[in-house]
Amino acid sequence: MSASRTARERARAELIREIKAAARRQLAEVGAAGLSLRAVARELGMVSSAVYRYFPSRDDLLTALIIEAFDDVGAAVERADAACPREDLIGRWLACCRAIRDWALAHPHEYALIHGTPVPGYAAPEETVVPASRDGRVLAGILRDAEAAGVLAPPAGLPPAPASFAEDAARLREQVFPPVSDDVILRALIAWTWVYGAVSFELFGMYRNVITDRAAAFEHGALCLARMVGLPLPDDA
Amino acid sequence: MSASRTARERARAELIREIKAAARRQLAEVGAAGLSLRAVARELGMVSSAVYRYFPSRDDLLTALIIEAFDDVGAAVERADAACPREDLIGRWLACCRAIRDWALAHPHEYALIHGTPVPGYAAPEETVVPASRDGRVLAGILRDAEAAGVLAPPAGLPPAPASFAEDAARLREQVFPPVSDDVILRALIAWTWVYGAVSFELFGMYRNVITDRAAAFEHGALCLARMVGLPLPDDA
DNA sequence: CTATGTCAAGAGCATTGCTCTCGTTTGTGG
DNA sequence: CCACAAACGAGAGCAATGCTCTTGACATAG
Repeated sequence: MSASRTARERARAELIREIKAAARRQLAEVGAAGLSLRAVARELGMVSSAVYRYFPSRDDLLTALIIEAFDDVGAAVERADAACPREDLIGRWLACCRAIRDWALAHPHEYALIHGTPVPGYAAPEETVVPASRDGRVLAGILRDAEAAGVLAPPAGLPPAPASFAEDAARLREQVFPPVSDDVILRALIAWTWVYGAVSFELFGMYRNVITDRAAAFEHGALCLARMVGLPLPDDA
Repeated sequence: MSASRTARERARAELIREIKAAARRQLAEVGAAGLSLRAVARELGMVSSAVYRYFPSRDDLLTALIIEAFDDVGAAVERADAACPREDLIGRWLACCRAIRDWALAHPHEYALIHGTPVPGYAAPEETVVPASRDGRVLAGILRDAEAAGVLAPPAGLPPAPASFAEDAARLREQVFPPVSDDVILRALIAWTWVYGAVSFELFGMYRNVITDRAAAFEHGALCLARMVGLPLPDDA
């Protein structure tokens, strides 16, 4: 019942796609703050008020783009993971991290849209929450395989996860994470946080005059954090 | 020659201060994207064109606010560090991390201004680079004291810093860091990156439905990263 | 005292997001 | 088959915005 209803519905779906495509093009050029509904309408040869039939406000258009962006980076991570041999856990981890960074460098404005300042005053709506977790699921999948292979060896010498994290850990374990300890789950979140922190720092210019070879430094950090989570390093010290 | 020149200059400096103050108030309310030069002018009882005598463009006002914000968080970190006993290295580290997070939670819009999307298309100008490093200097100071006390013990089992980082490390060692290994410097940068990544994730809503007790999780992460850098943990495992 | 440069004020331009009202087109139920 | 309602594109219009330009008042320097 969803495919090809009336001609009107098909036209509508098509137009929504075109509007989003034009908006993405413009987003890539001028950034989120400069995205103009009127300009999008102009590019499509329609009048501005017509666009409002499809997106009730500029923020709704932005939200659609946010969801697409989350989905896009999620897909990139999934592809990167799938391209690795399943048993090369650290290779998969690095590939995923690299995929995030590469995607961000290739789509800086879209990255800024999803990990920079939430636009004007608004809070990211609920519907962005699911696509936002695609990358996390992939990362958790690597941990799952590591656990299944019995090679998950989180280093000692670190403090235990706070007791207040137990409930979160239980829920996450049920949803995405393998049956590993609270410590590992929290460390995985810490590593996930770092990846995006590093990408944001690089993209927003915080590494200027600090780190030159950012790709190598990123790789190094990703490796260190993977070790902290418990993934086995390749071979060398 | 800088203090109290002509009445005109004094009036000018005073007005610049007032404009910035009004802009900060407005920034705290409506965020960077909603900051309006005209509204600032209204609040001050002047006409919009008059403000342009003091800030040639809206972005220049924003830049001034960015510098102030960097300075503000830098000062907060310095205060937090100074309030700790010098020999309590891990306590100082945690206090600094906490200061960053607390400042960000108290000034979300200003934090978003300096660590979120750089406004429209523009790249943060050079003059923001010095104030942006105040917090880093404090963190590096802790490492310096740890090194001097001979308690800096970076854990083994992690990969060495990439060779391409050597030049950066040398420069940083000269500028802010104590004479420690490239590995420690890079790990410190990784930890520094994480702190802001975690604050950004928390502030921008990425921990929704993921981490509940964010303060405790942040503390835990800061501790783990401190350990990775080489700071000695209090006592327990 | 005069001349120069600074200043606030106002009008004005182009642009934006968004609303409202028109006819027109399209799909559907009688 | 046809009439009615919903969806639609177009256009005008409103309240804002950033920014420019001109005008006239003022203070300061010579």
